[in-house]
Amino acid sequence: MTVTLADVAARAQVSPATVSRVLNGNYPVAAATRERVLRAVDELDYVLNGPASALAAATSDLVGILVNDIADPFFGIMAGAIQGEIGGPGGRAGGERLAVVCNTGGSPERELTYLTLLQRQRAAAVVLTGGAVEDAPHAAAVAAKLRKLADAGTRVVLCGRPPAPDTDAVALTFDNRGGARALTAHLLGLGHRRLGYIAGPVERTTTRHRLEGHRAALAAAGVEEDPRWTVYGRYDRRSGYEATLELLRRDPSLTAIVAANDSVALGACAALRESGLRIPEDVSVAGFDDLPFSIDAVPSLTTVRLPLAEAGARAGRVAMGREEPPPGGIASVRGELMVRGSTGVPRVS
Amino acid sequence: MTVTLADVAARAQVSPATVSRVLNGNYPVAAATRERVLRAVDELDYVLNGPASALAAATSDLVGILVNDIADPFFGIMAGAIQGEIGGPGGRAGGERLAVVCNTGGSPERELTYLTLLQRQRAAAVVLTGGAVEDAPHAAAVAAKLRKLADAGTRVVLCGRPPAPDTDAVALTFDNRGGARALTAHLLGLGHRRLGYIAGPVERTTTRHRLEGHRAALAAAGVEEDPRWTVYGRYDRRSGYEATLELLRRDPSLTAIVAANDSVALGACAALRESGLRIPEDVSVAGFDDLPFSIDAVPSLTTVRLPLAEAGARAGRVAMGREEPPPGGIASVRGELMVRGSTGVPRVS
DNA sequence: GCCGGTGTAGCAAGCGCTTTCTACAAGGTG
DNA sequence: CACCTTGTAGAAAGCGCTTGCTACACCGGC
Repeated sequence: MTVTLADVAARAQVSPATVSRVLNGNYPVAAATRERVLRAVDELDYVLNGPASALAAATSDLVGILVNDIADPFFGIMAGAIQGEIGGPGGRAGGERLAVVCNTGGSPERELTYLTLLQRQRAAAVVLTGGAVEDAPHAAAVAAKLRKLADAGTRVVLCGRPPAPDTDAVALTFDNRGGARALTAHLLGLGHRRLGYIAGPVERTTTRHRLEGHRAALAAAGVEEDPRWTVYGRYDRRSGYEATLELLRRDPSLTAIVAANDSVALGACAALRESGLRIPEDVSVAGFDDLPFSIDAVPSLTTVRLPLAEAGARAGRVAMGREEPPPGGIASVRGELMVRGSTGVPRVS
Repeated sequence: MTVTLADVAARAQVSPATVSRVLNGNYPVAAATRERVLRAVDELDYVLNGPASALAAATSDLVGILVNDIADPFFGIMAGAIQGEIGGPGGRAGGERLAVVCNTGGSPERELTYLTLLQRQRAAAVVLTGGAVEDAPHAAAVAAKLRKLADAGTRVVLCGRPPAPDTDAVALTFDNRGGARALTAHLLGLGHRRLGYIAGPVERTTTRHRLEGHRAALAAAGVEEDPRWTVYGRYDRRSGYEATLELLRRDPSLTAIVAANDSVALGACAALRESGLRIPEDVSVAGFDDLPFSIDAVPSLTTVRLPLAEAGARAGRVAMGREEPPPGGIASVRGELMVRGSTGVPRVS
């Protein structure tokens, strides 16, 4: 029924071994023979059996990419960039690799299960993107898995994620703290003193780091923070909308709202607008990430640009062993403050 | 080094066959034996060798999802929904499957290559999302591949994509034509007579269908179209921005702009605003898809809501054989007109 | 003209799992 | 009490490929 290596070998009048070697190109084969084999492959429309090949060679050409939310461009952009570098179709690399984008939905169990699935497939590499969950047992479980993967020869890279202790995984970490600090410093520089903060899910590292940066900026400016000014939520617009209404209820005198990311900021804008407040005259709004739509917000969003595509590409190259990992296996990738229309001097109260 | 089935068998004092049967659960095994095997698996921290298993069983648990642009939420939302249904971790289905999201970037060659790669992996199912490329030879090549995949036992489902002729692939098609027609009819109903249209890439089916719907509405209303009113571009905001400037240059008297999708519409809004035109007082703008950010545009975007998540979920279920394919293998999924703030009556000229 | 490279190709032993077929006990039946 | 189900487990034959080792020409050099 299906064409196998042996069929091709028979047709080309060579041994299966020779066909395999022609296909893999890692062994000298006379030009004439290769020619003949290639023709046979073509004529029979032969397609290599991936599992068989992976079994025999003890490696596969699968590369796993774990994302928290595939519907979020934040991850989509990184995943696309990674995929572009791992030599999938169109990539420069010779061997064609299949990128496997796995959507964990932010769930620790699914993250672990996907890691196991990838281990089972003997993935060539795994890239984990986005913030990690801070639960200690889970972190330990992930670290253990990563170690096992590494032992089995799978290259592990973290992209936009803090380093995993006790692991030799390469980490390209976003400087969320620094970015957040610069952002809030900008707001403080404009004269704001009462700033609401809409955080992401409590247990996410990203959430904590950004919040810490925010608070560091406040502390540096000697601004005391009211605990009512912080609300936790999810990384989506709905959350931003609801949190903003909550903040407004808690303290209507806020002059600025800093959001965990751009989507949240968009939701915040909607809530403010519906509450009859102008941006930035009445309330300034700031986001984080600088996703493509942020510049189209009205007014356009002040935010911190994260080089998602660049970081993803780099992670992809490191995962493929085409680029040296950073010294110490850890690199911090900085964001850039983008001052736009959504922030301004506070209203005089 | 690595733990194999045989190791587990030895430890549990049973034959490898029994271990395999316990793990696959498709053969009666005495409770006590199963218990013992499971314990051994746990103690040895055994992980099945995917390729070996796939080779022996002649099937794999990989499911491919082809998308045109993984960074675009349009595809992200569908991919997420599909993945949620194919029984990956967290899904209800028993057997855990690995979703493989492949980013074709809209390139026909990569589409074909990915299809081959999936064929090579003996994927359990393949879901192709988004508009197809209309180039005849390419369409034929894809159809041939899909046939071959189906022959090899891979279930093929098209989601948001027109049916593939000479193929028994199940197709859940979006009614782009109908949606576009309703949208333009809405604009005509408001009194617009000079409507610019920003189309997507020429060769995409989605582009053609939406444009046809638009023109059908114009024709039905007896409005004659000026060829200068249509500009082709890509499905991103930049394209919308540039195309709008072009349209404005060609005919400043346009009172409405219909965009190929929401991202394009956002770009159009930016261009209009920069040109000093108010939305919708001076120019109405309409999008397509109703992505999450569309409601946050200012003014919020009139658009056609496509049930991306629902369609994706259904496609996922069909791909897993958990839902009957629609009669004839083809279903048309309708969009819903969402009238919002970006469209209004035209200015009196 | 014999010998040791050098360049190619084949042989055959797995890789780790699934599954058919067979084997054996235990229990029910005439 | 012999015989046949029924339930459960093992033996072994692959699945299709890779690769270490071996084999054979053919070449040039002494």
